[in-house]
Amino acid sequence: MTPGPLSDRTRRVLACLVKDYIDTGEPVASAALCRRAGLGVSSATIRNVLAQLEDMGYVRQPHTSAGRVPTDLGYRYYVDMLLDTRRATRDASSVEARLREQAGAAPLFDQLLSSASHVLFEFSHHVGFAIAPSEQHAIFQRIEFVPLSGSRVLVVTVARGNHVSQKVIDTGEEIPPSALSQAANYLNAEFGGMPLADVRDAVIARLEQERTLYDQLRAIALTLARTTLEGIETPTSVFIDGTSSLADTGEATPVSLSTLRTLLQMVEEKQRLVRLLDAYLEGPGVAVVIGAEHHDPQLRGCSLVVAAYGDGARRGAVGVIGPTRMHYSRAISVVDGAAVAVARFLRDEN
Amino acid sequence: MTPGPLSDRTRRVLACLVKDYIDTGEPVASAALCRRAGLGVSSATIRNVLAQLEDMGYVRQPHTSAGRVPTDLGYRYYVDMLLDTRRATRDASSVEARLREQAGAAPLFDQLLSSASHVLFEFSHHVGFAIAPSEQHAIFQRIEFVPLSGSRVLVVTVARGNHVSQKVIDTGEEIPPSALSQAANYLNAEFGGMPLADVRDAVIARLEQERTLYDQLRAIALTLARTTLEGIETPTSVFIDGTSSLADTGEATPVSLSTLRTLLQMVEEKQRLVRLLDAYLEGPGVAVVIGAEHHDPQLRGCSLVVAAYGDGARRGAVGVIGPTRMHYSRAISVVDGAAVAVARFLRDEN
DNA sequence: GTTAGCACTCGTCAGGTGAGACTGCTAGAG
DNA sequence: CTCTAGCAGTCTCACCTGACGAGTGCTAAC
Repeated sequence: MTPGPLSDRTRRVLACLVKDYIDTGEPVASAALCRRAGLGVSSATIRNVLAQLEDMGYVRQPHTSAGRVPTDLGYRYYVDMLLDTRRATRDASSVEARLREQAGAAPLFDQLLSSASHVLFEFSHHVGFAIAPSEQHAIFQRIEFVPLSGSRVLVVTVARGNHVSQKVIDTGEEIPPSALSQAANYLNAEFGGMPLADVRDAVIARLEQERTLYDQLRAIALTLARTTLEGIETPTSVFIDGTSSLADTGEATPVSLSTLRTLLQMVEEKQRLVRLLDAYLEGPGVAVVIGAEHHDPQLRGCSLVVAAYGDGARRGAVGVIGPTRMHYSRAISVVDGAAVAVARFLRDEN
Repeated sequence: MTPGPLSDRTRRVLACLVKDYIDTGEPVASAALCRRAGLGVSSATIRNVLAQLEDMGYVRQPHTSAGRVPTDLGYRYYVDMLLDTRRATRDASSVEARLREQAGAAPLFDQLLSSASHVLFEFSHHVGFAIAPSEQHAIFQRIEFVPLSGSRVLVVTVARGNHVSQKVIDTGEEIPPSALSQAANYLNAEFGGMPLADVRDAVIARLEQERTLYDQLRAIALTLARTTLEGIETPTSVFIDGTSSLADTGEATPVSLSTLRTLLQMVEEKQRLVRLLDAYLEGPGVAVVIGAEHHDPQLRGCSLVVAAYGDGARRGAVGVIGPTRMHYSRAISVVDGAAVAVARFLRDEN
């Protein structure tokens, strides 16, 4: 019962079992392992080993006379082993090349992330996703006001990394284009280079401070800025691609229908995915969350492979969602590659 | 065998059968029709009628001793009947109210369509979609250039109806902000109010005409405009929501797994949906395409309910995709309502 | 033209059976 | 003490079977 250290032979049997099961999708029999694992023992010995592994919770039997199937814990062991030995084989180049091709030379931030989710799907054949960093920490670069009809104004905000967002606001009274562009100039000069949240706070502070604004122009500029930045805690944007892979009829149903529904709902209500992932974005490198390790009971049969990109407060994430029985080694290297590529893109564009 | 005119009784039997089948999803027996249809005849008579209907291709039997199920032709008859009698009951108000709530007071065009697809999903419980008009015919309202780092420029184009699109272009050399804003002013004054495609042609014509542009500013403005408008035939934007409804496990699988996959792929490759719909957007009002009437063999079990909005060349579409066995009357009135609501929005915003 | 009655067809479901796949266990060999 | 061969036991799966019920088509009578 003790999950203590495994003997070398036991480890090899487990690894071979997981690999086999990932490839075939069928419970693995002792005889098959005997053939494949290449240690010179008979199937009877393997059976003893398997009985131990089952006691320790690494594998289980779907029914009495079936082969063994890895449990979440078994996958976990396998994945940790992979993550240890992977460093040398990090291969971001092909992922990065495809991403550049897909996103174009100078993509908007949204385009970059959307391309990333697509490339993740292409390379892994699972659902790919990309999550933007929270807008609050984005570095304010420029604001621009475009007059629309009547008293409506289109506000375009540019943050570092080609991160463009836009919004229509109603100013109540018509403001002449020249005033708008002067207001923009003022704001750009004053606040350029600050984090958006700080800009918002500074704007509010100034409006409070100078109750009666003698300068008409600054009054307009600050009021516009406040209205614009009000909605800055808006949900983080999320890009998802490859949901069709969930309905792949290739082999024994990869995910259950109810899981599929949950995932499709997640595509619609993307914040749910953000909440789910929030906990796993701490460390550096790739994190793998297997089956019931996350806490959404609806998504029991699913694993997440996720990596953060960017630094400090400007962190986002890319990753892949698939059935617990997925090609982890491939998924890990693809996700890792994508995270590196996105980070590099952002550094280049600064 | 002749699909000639149906007697009144026959029609009522057919209508009742279709309605019943849509409600229950089970083959409808003669006895059930006898009870429901309310014409004072026995089940034996109904059986005779059903045999005729089967000869004419309106219904079929899944197997010898089962009730009858409508064929595509049967649905068609039913829907045409609905479309005839519907006019009086057009009820756009609740759909429109929900759309305003969802989209906010001054939505960007994209937000409007995205909300429309969502509302369609909410009201119909099927996949909702909204297709933008081709950008080529949009009326050019304003252009704005926002300097980014280095020689990169963000171009924001606003077309009538809060239709904003943006693009990063690389100008090759750094252009001072003041020149950029003057270039924008020039273009706005010169081309405001023209269809985008015409603007593009005019810009190209001028560049050809005046080979050596003496005026530095105009040269910059026109070159930037050309680069911006180059990509104007880009794919039409499409918004889709409610794919999770496809995996609804409520009753006997609403659509087959392979159909589901095809639909999910369509969500990813949206132009496919545009091509599919292209043929059905001619007339006014709501069009219903049932099962194998469209020509995608993958989507045999699906029906489309679609309505165009907008006028002339500025036509887009909204609609719903669901299994052949869908609540047509509801779907039709919802789609109709959404089309009216979107059109009204655009007229208000002009 | 309509209806009652009846024979007939067909899908479904429960129950039973045999083959096949693996295992766990035990006894014996190294 | 570790490993192995052999065998009995267990479970799934595919297949068949027969009873049942639903619903029809047909026919003869109204």
